[in-house]
Formats: sequence, structure tokens, C-alpha cells
Amino acid sequence: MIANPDSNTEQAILEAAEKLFLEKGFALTSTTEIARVAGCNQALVHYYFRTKDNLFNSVFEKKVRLFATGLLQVHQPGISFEQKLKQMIEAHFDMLRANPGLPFLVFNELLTNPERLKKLKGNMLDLPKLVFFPLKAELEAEIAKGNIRQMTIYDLIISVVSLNVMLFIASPILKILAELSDGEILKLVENRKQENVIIILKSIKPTI
Amino acid sequence: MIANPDSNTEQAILEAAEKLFLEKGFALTSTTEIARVAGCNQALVHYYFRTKDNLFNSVFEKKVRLFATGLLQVHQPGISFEQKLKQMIEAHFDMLRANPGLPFLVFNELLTNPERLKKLKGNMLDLPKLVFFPLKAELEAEIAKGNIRQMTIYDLIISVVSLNVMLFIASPILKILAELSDGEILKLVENRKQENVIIILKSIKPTI
DNA sequence: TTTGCATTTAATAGATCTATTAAACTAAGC
DNA sequence: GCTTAGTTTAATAGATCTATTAAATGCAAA
Repeated sequence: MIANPDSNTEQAILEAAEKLFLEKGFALTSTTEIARVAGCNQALVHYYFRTKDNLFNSVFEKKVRLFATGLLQVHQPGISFEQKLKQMIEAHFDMLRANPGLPFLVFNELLTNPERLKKLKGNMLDLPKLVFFPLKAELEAEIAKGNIRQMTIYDLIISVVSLNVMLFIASPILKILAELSDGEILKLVENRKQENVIIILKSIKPTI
Repeated sequence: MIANPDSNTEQAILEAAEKLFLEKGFALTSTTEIARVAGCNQALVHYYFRTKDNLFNSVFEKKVRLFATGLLQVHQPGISFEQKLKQMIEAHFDMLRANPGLPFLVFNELLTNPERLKKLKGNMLDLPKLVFFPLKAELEAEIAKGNIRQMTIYDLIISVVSLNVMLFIASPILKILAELSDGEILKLVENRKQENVIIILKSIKPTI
């Protein structure tokens, strides 16, 4: 029998692992539980991926890239820098809304597992340039024209990412503590999308 | 022999636990390792705190309160709302800088352990009011006077906390990925303190 | 039908972790 | 000096987790 390149079982294991790793992180997820969710024997997890670490890396790097490239989008030509920035913030926000568990997974694993972070550095050397370069020149041109106050591209990215990401890290906690319904959380999140755009656009203005 | 109310050993265990929990979270810290750092036998950890969970709660609630009350500061009377806001942002920022591992611990444990979050809700009912109430009335007065655009106190708090907290969650990662020296990180952090103040103060202004 | 190979299962080795227990140690008070 | 109570230690029970192994199963081709 020829091996199915995308075996049903292998795919089920990957999906179960992704779900559980996103929910609880690496340390709190056991291969036994992955197998249970995937509907197979625990040894099968090791048959396909040999180690839990391999399995984790299979889902992790894809997720990190998703996380980082959320900022990088193709824009309509001819629109203003501010409009472009607004589109980027919204695209990043929408990516996070579609993957709300992503920031937690990425931060949790990179902070608790230093080797993972060092390994990542090698694989992701292209990303900063992909994300920063298209924006950097434009930002500096706008500053030179006096349309935007003095600031670096790093400051801008950090601010956007902070505002967008923290919302999705904190909202499960906010939901419980403030006793919000699902509907109320949805409304709050949608409102923060506009709020984050407003904050960034106002904050880059010159004068004072 | 009379029990020392603040036994040397008990205190050493608490401090070791605090250090390790802050570094690696609950799941990745073992009582054996806590004992090693505290310089005592592993069974002593259980002698003093019975369970690992008890020990964790002993350090955790104190830390959550520290995290939440960072925003709550006594201000000089008679200064403007904007100056007061600036002081709050800076005080919150300074608290985080003095406890950089705090946000990770709080988010990590509250997100991976739902029972911890529910339990916390009971113990922290006073906090939202302590933090929000002093500001809420003033904010609404400023909005009525037309000094500040229409926004809620929750939006303001979320923005401040997002900008301040995310910096300290992300900076260990940023340090590795961008290959920054300790000095460069210090400089970046200090710069972000002013940047966050500027962002918030600009973002609350009326007029588009 | 039989052979061969990928897949799946049950069983388990080996490591580690929490928590308990029983015994040893230490020093104050009678 | 002996008793007593708090403190500390070594040993280990019991649970859980990763990873391996050997055997069983299913299916396609010969």
C-alpha cells in the first residue's frame, strides 16, 4: 500500500495538536490528549512525528509566520500613506481576530523556551525586512514633508502590534472579569479595531 | 522551639518560587527545582505549603494586585487631566519596568488555568472600581467641556495597558531577534515610555 | 492466495513530578 | 538531662508523560 501523502490520520493529528497547543501551550498538552482529540492511538502520534517537539514545530513555525506577516499586505496603489496605514492596521487586526489564540501561543513558547527563540531567529531572518522595508521609506518621506512627526518605523510597528495583539491576549480575561456576553465581547472587539486606527493616525500627527 | 513566624526557610521557598514562577510559569516549575533554588529539601516545600498550588497562589494573588494597581496612584491635586494621565502612564510603566516578568506570569496562568481566573474574580471585585472610578468622572467632564474626544474610560485604560504591557512581554523576544545589547534595550524601553505618553495624549485630542 | 508494506494497537520501559510518611535532628523549657 | 515540638531529611508511593517495541491489522500488487 502506498503511503497517502496527506494521510487522514496524520492530518487529524496535526489539527488536534494545533487546536490543543493554541489552547494550552506546549507544556500542558500531552500526546495522549492529542491522540484522544485526533481519535487515534497515542503511539500513532509518535509514529508520524516521532517526538512531541517535532509535532509542535510543525505547527509552530507556520503560525509564527502567520503572526508576523499579518502586517505585510499588498495595498492599492495611489492611496495616501495614512490610508495605507489604516489598511495595514485593519488587516493585522482581522488576521488576529481569525486566529485569536495565536499571540498567546507565540509569546508563551518563545518566552518559556529560549532554544525555540534562537532557532526561530535563523528561520525568520527575511521577515523583518519584508515587513519593515516597504514602510520605512514612505514613513521617512512623510516625515521629511512635515506630514508626520519625527518617529522611527520600529516605534510605529511596536505601537500597532501592541494595540492589536494585547486586545486578543486580554479579551478572554476581560470577558470573565467584566462578565461580558459573547455579543458584548464581539462588539467591544469590533469597536477596538476602529479605536486602534484612530489612536495610531492621531498619534503620528505633528504639532505639539 | 517556637515557630519563627517568618521562618528563614519558608521565606526562602517563597522567594525561590516567585523567581521561578516568574521565569517559567507554573507548569514548567517543579517543587524539586524550587527546593534547589531555596537551598532546602524538596519535602520542605510541601511541609510549609502542602501543595504546589497553594504555594503558587501565595505569590500569585499578590502579583496580580500589583499588576492591576499599577494604574492607581495618588496624584498631586490641582494638575490638569492630561498631566494626571501622563503621571499615571509613567507610574504604570515604571511598575512594569520594576517587575518585567509580571505580565507574562499573569496572562500565562490566567489563560491556561480557567479555574484560577474564576477564583480571581471573587478576590478582585474591588479593583475595577478602585482603578476606574477616580478617572471616569474626570474623563467625562473633560469630554463634556470638549477638551477630549468622545471615548469611554475602558477604551482609555485598554490603550494605556496595551502599550505599556506589550513592550515588556515582547522585549525579551525583540532583544534576541533584533540582536540588541542590554544597553540598546534599556534605551529602547526608556524611549517607549515617552512614546506611549505621546501616543495617548495625542490620541485623546478632539478634531478628527 | 500469498507476499509485502504502511498503518494501528497494546504493552511497557524509563523518566519525572507531586505528595506523603516515618525517622532524624535541633533547641527551648521543665 | 529529659521531654516536647518544630524543622529537616531520605525514601518512596502513585500518577503521568514521552517514546519505543513487538505484534496485529488491512490492503494492494504479484
